[in-house]
Amino acid sequence: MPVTLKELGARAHVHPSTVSRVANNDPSLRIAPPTRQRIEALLRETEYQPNGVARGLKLRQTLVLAVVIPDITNPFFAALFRGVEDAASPRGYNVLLCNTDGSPARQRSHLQSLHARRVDGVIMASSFLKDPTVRWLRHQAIPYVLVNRYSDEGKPTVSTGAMRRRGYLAALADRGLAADPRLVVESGYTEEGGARAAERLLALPDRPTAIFAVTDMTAVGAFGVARRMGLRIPEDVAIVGYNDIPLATRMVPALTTVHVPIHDFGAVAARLLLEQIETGAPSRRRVVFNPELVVRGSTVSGAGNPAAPQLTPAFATE
Amino acid sequence: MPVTLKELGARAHVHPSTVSRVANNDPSLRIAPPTRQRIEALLRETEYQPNGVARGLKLRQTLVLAVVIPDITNPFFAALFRGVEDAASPRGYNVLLCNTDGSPARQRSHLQSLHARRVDGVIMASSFLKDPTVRWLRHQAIPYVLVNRYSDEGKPTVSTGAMRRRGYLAALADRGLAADPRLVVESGYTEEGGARAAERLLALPDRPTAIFAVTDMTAVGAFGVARRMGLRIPEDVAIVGYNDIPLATRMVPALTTVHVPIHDFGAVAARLLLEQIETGAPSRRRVVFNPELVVRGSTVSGAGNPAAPQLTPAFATE
DNA sequence: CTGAAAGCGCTTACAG
DNA sequence: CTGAAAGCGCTTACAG
Repeated sequence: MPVTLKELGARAHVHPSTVSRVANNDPSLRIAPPTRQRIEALLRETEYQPNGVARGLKLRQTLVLAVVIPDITNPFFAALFRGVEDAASPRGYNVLLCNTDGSPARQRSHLQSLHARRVDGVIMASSFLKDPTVRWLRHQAIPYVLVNRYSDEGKPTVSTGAMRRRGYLAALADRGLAADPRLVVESGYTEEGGARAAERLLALPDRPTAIFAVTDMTAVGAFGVARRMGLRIPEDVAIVGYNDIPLATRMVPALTTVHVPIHDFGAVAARLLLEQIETGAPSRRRVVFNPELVVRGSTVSGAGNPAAPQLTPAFATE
Repeated sequence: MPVTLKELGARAHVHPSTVSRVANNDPSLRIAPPTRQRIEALLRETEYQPNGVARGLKLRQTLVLAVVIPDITNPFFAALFRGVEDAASPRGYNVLLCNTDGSPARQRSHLQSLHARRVDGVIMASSFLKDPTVRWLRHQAIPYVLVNRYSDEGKPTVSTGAMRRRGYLAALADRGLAADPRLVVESGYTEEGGARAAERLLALPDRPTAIFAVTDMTAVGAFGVARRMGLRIPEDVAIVGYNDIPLATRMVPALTTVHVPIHDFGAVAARLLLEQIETGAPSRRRVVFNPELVVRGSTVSGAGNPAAPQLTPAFATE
């Protein structure tokens, strides 16, 4: 049983509130120096730590943040989480991790539970288009930040997959190439999804010679299929991913991909969230990082293994 | 501001405690059916959720667990965490994640903070030999479970690295081979550490033809060094890892390694912890999984890519 | 100035 | 039987 203020007050022959004031260094407290010293010694001796639950109830502040993601087993989200923790932990926050596996039901139930616990804020990297839970967060006035995608109600909604598809189509148009709808296949964001999609693409009568996968994990799935079919990468089929997860440079050949500073995604998200929490005002602030293409062996035979570029964030306020 | 019992009591013209009893389905509560219905309707209508912080203070139970690991970015710990969450979440617990990067200072400060928050229990996968924080956990009577290593005070202490070294030496002895101390190099458990250790080993005048790395991540580091030196795997140097992380099968050649059911490590640890929490008694229970060697291309040229075996746990009580 | 009281939101033993 | 009270451990506005 950890020691309480009441107990400490009794031992020091002062009122518990006085102990609290000494522990919290209340500047308005005037107290005889010997008494203060006696209390301080007691605090040190007992290694007094205020009960965070009681403190949370009184102060309406738990110093707990939550990160909601599809799956921590995906290296992208692991790096993202580290970014969040590295930014939040020095400021006294602990971070809850919730995996949804992309299930709206699990996401919903996690969010309910986080709300019941009165977490100070939520970072969501699992929101989908027109996500009702995002509306719910706003309605409950729970501070939140969306990472790596966004969800908007009024305007036409956009998210990562849709934007990357648009980029692909724009690039084709730039070169004056026609878009062939059979060449665009839904994959989801997992290795398995990437494998299924690649199977369909590589079975087409007029086999494509290059695949742009929506994420690196999707590209990993495509890699496996190409290899099992005996296709050489990049000679028979070139593959490009997105995110530049650590695995990208360890593949053989190394994966050409679009570098994004994943750790910074998390750290910046945490900072935006803490800003909201501290000011008490929700922000419509948006941070966009300029992505950068990193060319490696999966598209150019004999290409080296270039390291990731350093990117600087571009802040935007809606 | 979420609705409170006091407010609900006022609206239903009953005492707040009566609302609490209805919400918690208190069997000892006798109440006029129409009143009960009125209260139940109100509960549904307002989507009442008891304030978890207040509940935690009263009940001395936060329904929060913590997982303390070196680094979630290491796939081993990501899989372990999923095991914990998958076992704990259906029972109403949320899980805090703390990364220590192997720093005793960070571990200590995380643990202090977890204690202040009154988490119900801690799962530690970052403890080292004779770890003072383990003694501290016991002293504070905080329920805990150590994963993938253990730390013991009375008896000679043992942990993963030391045990694997012993296994290596025992295997040499079995074959009547002499142990050469220059062939045993400290690497730590990271890719970088593995790379440094492999550099030393592969620079020896009488270059070893096989490396047993203490973990898969260490093996990944050795892989990179061997490749940069132009050595063929397994022809010039064979490499074996430990853990069978997902990355193992994606390497080229695939990594020969020792399979352990990482997800189950986490799930079983969570169950042991919940058992302690519910019974209120610390347990000295120990669960050992039998590891199994999975031979892949990094040791046998042309070996297939065999899947992981199914393992069953062996329970042991000290 | 400083000690005692109120109150955060809950649960449950207890008096009427 | 059921309503009102106590108390979990804290912080801070307020009376003396």
